[in-house]
Amino acid sequence: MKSNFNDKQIQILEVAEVLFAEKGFDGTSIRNIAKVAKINVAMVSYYFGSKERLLESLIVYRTSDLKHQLDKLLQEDLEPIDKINKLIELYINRINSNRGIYRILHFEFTTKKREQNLQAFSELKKGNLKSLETIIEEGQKKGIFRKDVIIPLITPTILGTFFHFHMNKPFFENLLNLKTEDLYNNYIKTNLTKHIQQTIKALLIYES
Amino acid sequence: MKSNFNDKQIQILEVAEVLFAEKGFDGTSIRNIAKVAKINVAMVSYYFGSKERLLESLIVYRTSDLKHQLDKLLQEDLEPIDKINKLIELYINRINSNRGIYRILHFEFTTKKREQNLQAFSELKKGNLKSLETIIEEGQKKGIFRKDVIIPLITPTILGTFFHFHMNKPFFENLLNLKTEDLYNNYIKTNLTKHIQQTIKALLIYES
DNA sequence: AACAAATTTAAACAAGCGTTTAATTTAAAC
DNA sequence: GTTTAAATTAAACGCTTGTTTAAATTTGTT
Repeated sequence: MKSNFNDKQIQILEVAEVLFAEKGFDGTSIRNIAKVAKINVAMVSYYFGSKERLLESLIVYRTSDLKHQLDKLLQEDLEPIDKINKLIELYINRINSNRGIYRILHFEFTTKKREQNLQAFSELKKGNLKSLETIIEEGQKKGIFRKDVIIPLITPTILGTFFHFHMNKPFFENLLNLKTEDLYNNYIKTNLTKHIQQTIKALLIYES
Repeated sequence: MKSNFNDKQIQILEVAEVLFAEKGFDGTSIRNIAKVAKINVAMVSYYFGSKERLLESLIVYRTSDLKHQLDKLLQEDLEPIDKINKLIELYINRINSNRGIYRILHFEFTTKKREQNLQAFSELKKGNLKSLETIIEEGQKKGIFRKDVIIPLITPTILGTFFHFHMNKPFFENLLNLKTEDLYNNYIKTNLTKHIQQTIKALLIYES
């Protein structure tokens, strides 16, 4: 997939991503970005028009191919529960290796200030939900999954668990003795992912 | 419980809570707070010292009695699963009726900027985890709960699900046709709470 | 009523903000 | 090699920021 941004823009976007994620949109100044990216302050306005439009560009830049990955997964020849597990893995993996942008999305697009820019993001979420629905309904038809689950609330459980864990990173680093970044990442890739898969599986299959 | 803040301070704190939650800490100015609270800009410095210390005071003001509520729950004479359900209900209820401060905690205390102020908040979280552990271990001893769950990851699932739902409020309002604030709140109190309880119960009891 | 302390005010402070301007350098086109 | 366009720069713009100051007002105490 070809990007619509040139090298300089990408350079700016990637610095902005790091800083927005670290200190928030309002907590980051254009001069701040310029200094780290080693460019002139005017370049942001020159290339993106404004700070606000820089944020919009950043989101487009980072979220454009998730849908494609999900579609591919849907067409694989797997049992529903394995698809669910793969979907969870895909989500966690993807978000974990793009922590910056997802933290930004999580933060900035839930404040009242930025409700209008929500359109494209909302479409993305609707598409993701549709994919999940397809998988679960398949499992329900096969009689594997129970039918009294509220499907739209499953995404919050998957993503929310990850986010809440990650948002409290210092707390869990301390609690679980994850002293290095590698240990932390590995815990996510193994234990946290497994916990989420275990949770969703139990929810979908357990008969009370 | 007697508060350490006088009327004027409380007036400022409650305005700050609303604005911080709406627009973030960095997105809210002292003049902004002063205008809404109908006080002079200097009063914030006068009563709290600085904007940063205003935030700290706000957290103390709002989180001081959660521990007490949890302790009370622990001592009730209930089956472990009922305690878990009540704990979930307590969490959701409490956070939902103090959305402001929890959104602020969620936002502001996960950025690198404010890692140092984390102490008191971290203690609160550790206490909460301890309470949850006590309940679950009780259920495990009784042979009701399975033993291969990762207890510290259960809180992220409970709170993360709620937060992710709430952070995407506009999306779910639209998706689930929750046109009024009442409908939205009612959905949380019934469906979302039930979903979380169902999820945790399945996780704790289901044998694969 | 008189004094002292606490509260509230308007004004000022320096610093930082996002953005624009106009001049200069670099690159591309012919 | 000259011309035209794009990219980059330093400086300035007007505005907002958090905080301090010093004077004015209110409140409490004797």
